This record gives sequence, C-alpha cells and structure tokens, in this order.
Amino acid sequence: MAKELSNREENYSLWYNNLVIKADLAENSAVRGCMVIKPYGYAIWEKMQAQLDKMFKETGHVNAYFPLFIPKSFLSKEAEHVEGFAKECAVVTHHRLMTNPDGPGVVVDPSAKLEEELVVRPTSETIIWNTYKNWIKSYRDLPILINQWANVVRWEMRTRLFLRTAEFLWQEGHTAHSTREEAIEETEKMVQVYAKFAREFMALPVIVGAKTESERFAGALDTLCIEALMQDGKALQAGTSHFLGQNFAKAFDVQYQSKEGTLEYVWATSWGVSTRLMGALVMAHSDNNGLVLPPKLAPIHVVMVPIFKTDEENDMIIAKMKEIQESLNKLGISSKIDNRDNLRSGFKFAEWELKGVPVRIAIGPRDLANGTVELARRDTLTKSIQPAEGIELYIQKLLDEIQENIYNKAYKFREDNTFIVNDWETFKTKIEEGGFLLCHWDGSAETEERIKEETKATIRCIPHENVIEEEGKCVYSGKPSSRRVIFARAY
RNA sequence: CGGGGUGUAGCGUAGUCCGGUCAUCGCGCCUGGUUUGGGACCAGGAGGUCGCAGGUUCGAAUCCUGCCACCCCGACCA
Repeated sequence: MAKELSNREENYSLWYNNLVIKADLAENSAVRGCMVIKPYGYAIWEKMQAQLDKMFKETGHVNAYFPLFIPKSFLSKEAEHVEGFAKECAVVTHHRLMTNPDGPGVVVDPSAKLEEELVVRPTSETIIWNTYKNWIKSYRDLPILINQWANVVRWEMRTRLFLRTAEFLWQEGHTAHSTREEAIEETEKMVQVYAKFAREFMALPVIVGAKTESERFAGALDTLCIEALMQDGKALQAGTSHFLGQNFAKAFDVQYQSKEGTLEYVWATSWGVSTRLMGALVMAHSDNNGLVLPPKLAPIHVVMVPIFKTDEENDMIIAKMKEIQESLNKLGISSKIDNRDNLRSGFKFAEWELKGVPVRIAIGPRDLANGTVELARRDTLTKSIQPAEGIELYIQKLLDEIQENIYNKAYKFREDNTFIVNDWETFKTKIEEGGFLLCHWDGSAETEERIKEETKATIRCIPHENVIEEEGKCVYSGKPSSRRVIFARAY
C-alpha cells in the first residue's frame, strides 16, 4: 500500500505509475498501450465530465456523436493535419475473420478486404467537417456549436497511464462560424472555460497562453492552451483550444451563402481535454501517502471508519454513522461507511488516504460516550476531535477550505518554481532543476529548436495573462524581444 | 522506432548462468480462534498450461529460434 509506493525523489515515473495503480484508478490492459480505468478512477472522470459538460452547455454548446471510423481519404484532405497524425493511426483493413484452414484459431479473411481502409479516429475534425458540409448552406445555419464525448486512438510510441495511452477518453468541441472574429472569440472563450475548470474544480493553477507555431495543433492557425506545473518540475499541457481558420472549410469545401448572397468559407475552432486531466490531478496534488483529491472532484467526500470491540458497539456506531450520513446527504456531501469487519481501522485509514478521500471520520466507544468524532483531513494529514452534533455543517465548510488549500499549495509550488532567467548559462542550470523559466525569446523557430535540442526545454506557451511586457534580449540568441515566454521540460 | 530491463498463483518474487524431488517465499484469499483508537496474530487450507508458439533432449521455468506484452531511458505526442 502507501509504504510500497516508490520514493518520489528516486523515480517520479515509477512513483506516479505505482500511485495510479495502487489507488485503484487504472491499470495497464492486455492491449498494447491501452489502460483499464477502474471504477474508482472512472468515478472521478465522471465528475469531471459532468462539470465540463455543464460548462459547455452554459456557453451554448450541444452534444452530438460522430463515427469512430474515418475513411482514409478524409484524413488526407488537410495537408498539415494528415502530416501531424499519419504516424500514429490504427487502420482497419478487413471486416471479417474466418476459421484458420491451416490450424487452430481464426485468421483474417482475405476476401473481406475493405475497398478503402478505415482509420480509427485520432481526432474527429475530418469526419465532422465532412458532415458539416451537408449541414451548412446558409448564414442562418451558423454558428454550429457542437461537442462530442468520445474515445480516440493514437498509436503512440511510448505510453503512460492517463498521460499518454493509445486509446483515451476525451471531449472534442467542433464549431463553425461565419466570421473570423467570432471563431477567434470562441477559441478564447473555451480556453477560459478550461482554465476555470482546472482552477476551481481540479484545484490546479494553470497558465493560459498561445502555442508557438511549431507546437501548434496540426492544421491550426493558432493554438491556445492551459499549462500546469507538476510536482517533479515538468510541465503538462492540460487542454487546448484551436483556431482553425478556414483550413478545414476549404479542405472539405464547406461554404455558406451570406446575407449579401456571396459564397463564403466558414471559420472553425476545435478544443479538447482528455483523461490526461486525471494524470494532472494525480501528479499535481499527491503526496507519499497517496492521492489528494480536491473535494469538488472526489467521488467520496467523507469516509467513516468505525472503531469497536464488540458487536453491540459496532451496531451503535454504525447507527450513529448512518445518522451523520443522512445529514451529509441533505447537503449533497457523499460519504461511505467502511464497515468491513475483516480489516483493522489502521489499515482502512491508510487505504482511504491512498485513495485521496478528503475527510475521514472515525467513531469509537469513547466518541460515542463524549458525543464527538475524530476528524482527519487528507490535505494536511491532521486530526481533531469535533462535536458530532452539527458535524455536517462543519464538514461542508471544511470541504471548501480543503479545496482552497489544495489550490493554494499547488499555486505556491508553481510560484516557488517559476524563475525569471536572462542568460543562457543560468538557463541551462535552471532547466535541470525543473520549473517554469520566464525568458525572452527572439520569436524564431530556429532558436526554439536549438534550445529544445540543447536542453529538452520547449516553449510551453506565450502567456496571455500576467504578461511581462518589457524590452529585452533573447536568452539564446541575444536578439531583441518584447515579451517573456514560458520555457519548461514537458510531458 | 533505438538502448536497457522484465514476464513464474490475484499482487510482489526465488530458482534460469550450471536441464533431472524445483515449482520457492511473502502479501492477499478461504476456514477456525484470539484481536481491533494508525497498515494484527496463531493454526489449518485452496490456488500455477512457469507470457505464447516452435525446436533441441530420455527429460525444459532453465538451452536455442520466433513472436507477444509490460516497465525504464530516448525520439513522437493530448
């Protein structure tokens, strides 16, 4: 259990993997690069989904669903797009198996070869724009503001639970607009939705900014993103929102007739977040005792552990806990009474800590006599004795406090690991320690590439917030620059 | 896709160099008992085509060939 977690300092990758598996979030499956998301992990994802979905609806979007398979020819219609995804596509070539004529088992039936291969979607721009073409005739059909909850497949070289799996769950928004301005506004609106979600629900401080040209989504004119800093000092791209210009409209010939009667190509955006957010949640907040879940995403807010010697005691304690549970239910606080009789309380404490449950209540005979409960918070690992009367109200307040505390802790970590760097020598040493480096950059892809080659650091984003507007010199080339960008090593 | 490593019960593993009472141990699981305010203990028990497929051999977890999967480090990426 917790003590079996590998040391965080020793090997962060192992520590992370171990944590995900031991905390019952997910495990590697028999299928290459794919993971099994276990019920506890999926419950967290469902909470994320529900909240994001609500926020999408609030911003005028609706859900729809498009096919898993994309005819190969669709993918090649947008040159940059196919360039970006061609290397990681799973391809369906046949539609039937047959019993093996030469031995046991089944083989692919050669006569069932598809005339055109189907690509398992790595993202749905192409199939969706092929559909939008039929839906859009007039300016009155616009805008189209659609989101899809789906799974996608990207045959990555190297996979990692939640952060990069061959198959992952996500949502992808695909919108069509009549004007460039409206599409740009949508792109910005949605990255702000993501930022709000990350900050308020995941307790994850993120920086909103734009990707450089070389880091952009394949086929986008502009990619906005939220970037977060993990506890090992590496950056994680947590969500993206793309302004696609008219690239896909032109590739799929999507035109509408304007009020004035002219034919115009539509303007597009797409935006998405994935189960990678689960990875972000784990890497940002966990400690060596296990997960630390922000209350707003925790499937279980309060776990109750009875401490007893006799059955009579147990019955009385469970009755008390059911009482508390009922009052918690009324406040919308989810709880679980852990009445497994084969485990000792100490084991249960450790196990629920590993799973990151924000608040734990223990009740024993002593508490029963005193009208108290022992209350422990996961974020600070502190315990206190509280009156049982009105405990639900205390917990309600405490959950907000925990949510805030987790955010503040992560925020402080980021602040403590963000550095202003002005010269190349400092850059090279600082990047080894991890964190965000705020540096001047001359704006050229060549410099960006050189820095990446020499230090593995990439420009995470050109920040849109807390911008340091000042004249300076590029940290690498010494050429003039008017603003700082964020460098970091990334996942 | 390159480098390194691993695959033996649900999990973690010993054994592989040197083929033959070798399928080991711990956790977990089942039964009974004692326990229970921070990861319990005792006794008994169930559970394995040794990743898969070939080959060598009287005999293979062990040697050979091929495949598959996973982990770590790169390159690529949400």
